[in-house]
Amino acid sequence: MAEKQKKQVEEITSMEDDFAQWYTDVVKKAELVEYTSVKGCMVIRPYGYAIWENIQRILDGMFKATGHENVYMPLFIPESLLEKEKDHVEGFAPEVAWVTHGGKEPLEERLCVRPTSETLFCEHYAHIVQSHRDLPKLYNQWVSVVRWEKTTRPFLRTREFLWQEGHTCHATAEEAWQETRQMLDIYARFCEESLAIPVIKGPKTESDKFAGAVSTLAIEALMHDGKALQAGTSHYFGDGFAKAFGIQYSNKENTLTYPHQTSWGVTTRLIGAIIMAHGDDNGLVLPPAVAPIQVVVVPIASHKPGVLEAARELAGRIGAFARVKIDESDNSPGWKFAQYEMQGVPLRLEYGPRDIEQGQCVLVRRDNGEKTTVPLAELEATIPAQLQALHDSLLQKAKDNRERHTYRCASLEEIKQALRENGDGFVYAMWCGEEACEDGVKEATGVGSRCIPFDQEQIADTCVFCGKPSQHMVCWAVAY
RNA sequence: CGGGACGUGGCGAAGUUUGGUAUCGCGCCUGCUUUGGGAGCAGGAUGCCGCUGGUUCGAAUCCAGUCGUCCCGACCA
Repeated sequence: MAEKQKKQVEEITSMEDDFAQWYTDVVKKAELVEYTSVKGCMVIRPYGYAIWENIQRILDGMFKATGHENVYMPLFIPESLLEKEKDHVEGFAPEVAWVTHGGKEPLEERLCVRPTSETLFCEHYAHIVQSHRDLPKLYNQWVSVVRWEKTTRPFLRTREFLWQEGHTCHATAEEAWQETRQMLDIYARFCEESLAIPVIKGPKTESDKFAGAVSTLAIEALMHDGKALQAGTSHYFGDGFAKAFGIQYSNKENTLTYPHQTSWGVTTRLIGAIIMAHGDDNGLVLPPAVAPIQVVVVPIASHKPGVLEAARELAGRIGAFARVKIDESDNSPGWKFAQYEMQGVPLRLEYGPRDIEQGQCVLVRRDNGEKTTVPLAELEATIPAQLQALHDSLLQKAKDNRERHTYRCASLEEIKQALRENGDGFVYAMWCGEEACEDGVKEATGVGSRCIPFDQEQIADTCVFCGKPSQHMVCWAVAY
């Protein structure tokens, strides 16, 4: 958690008192979300949606830069199509929503509202892939999907959620595997560079894989309350889906061959990650790269002649290089300060008669409350530098917090003790590879396997549960 | 889906035990005064008491059902 800062917003429950309530307060008070009359379906309000638009814009650029194209697949999947891949349908069946009627007429075959679109992409690839010259296919779509979750929470688990799903089709296993790794790296880079959230990369264990995948890679982030949040996944399918859906191409030797596939996705859950990774008792703290407003200008004594005009001119100048808003409402300055802090705006500029006279403005940073006086001549240099400094500081704080809450343990006792003494966090401990031991650790300590980090450490030589020789170091945690 | 708590103007609550005129604070509107950390005064508006049904002369209050929210489990991006 961030160093103690005076709590200035009274309407938000403090994190320490009740983290879950704090989260709910923030999403409501920062005007990200409004509930609707359908459970698990939320209105994403303009301020919240603008964060998503920024996430989309940056990620979409990264996808395009690596050769991907956007497409659109239908919302509905016929039951027979969904059932073609056995593991896949078993994984998703419990949470699909069904369309059974068109008007008053029952449908001949019921249609599922997509929970994910592997089946549709596969059907499509079966139609358009004939030759090795047709490969690879590097497709992505930005859509919403529906999963009929039992418990729901804004951004973290909703019944309908926005995401992007990439689906690619490659001639060789090697190439598909490279793609799987590449997209995971893009997600990890995006989290660090744009969201200031450090992540752990690695494969999921067998029991935790995506339904129908050969291998599932994930990025895991640590939240302020010590719980882990899966921030993105990238799956390697091998040729399993191709076989189930009859996708074949003629290779250079003119033999019919099954292609190898991948899929990968991130969701509006990332907004939940931002809230829980950077927020504090005064509300949201947004990383500048995705903040809808990077700089808010608050005119002081704006009724006095010339102040508003000067403030507008200031905002206009800043608009050339940052997303800026000037608040001309007649709310008091104090009200505005609290409001934009709650909404996590990275930088605030106070600008009043005193400043105008002295050719300066007062700049306040959201993350640490630091106030500095900036000569107007230095604005163009100072603001981008401060935005960058704020980003770096958020990332560093998140890394420090993760390090403080990462426990390297050689026994179940050590795990229990670490969690008891330091609270929830990432536990690094060895594992033999047996599912029984994975379950055993969860049963005994409460933490489940999150992933098998690519960056392995040799904590011990034996499985933390059964004592047999260990295969891997696993990252364990209580998860969202 | 199991266990618990809760739905009363936009928000937060009191009233529910023991049925009898719908209450308070904040916010909202109008005007004036204010403006460097959630401004002050005056006047004003806003309620199918979540929804459906039942009991009753009469229901926010009692009963049943249902929808939603939050917490704890199981499931999950």
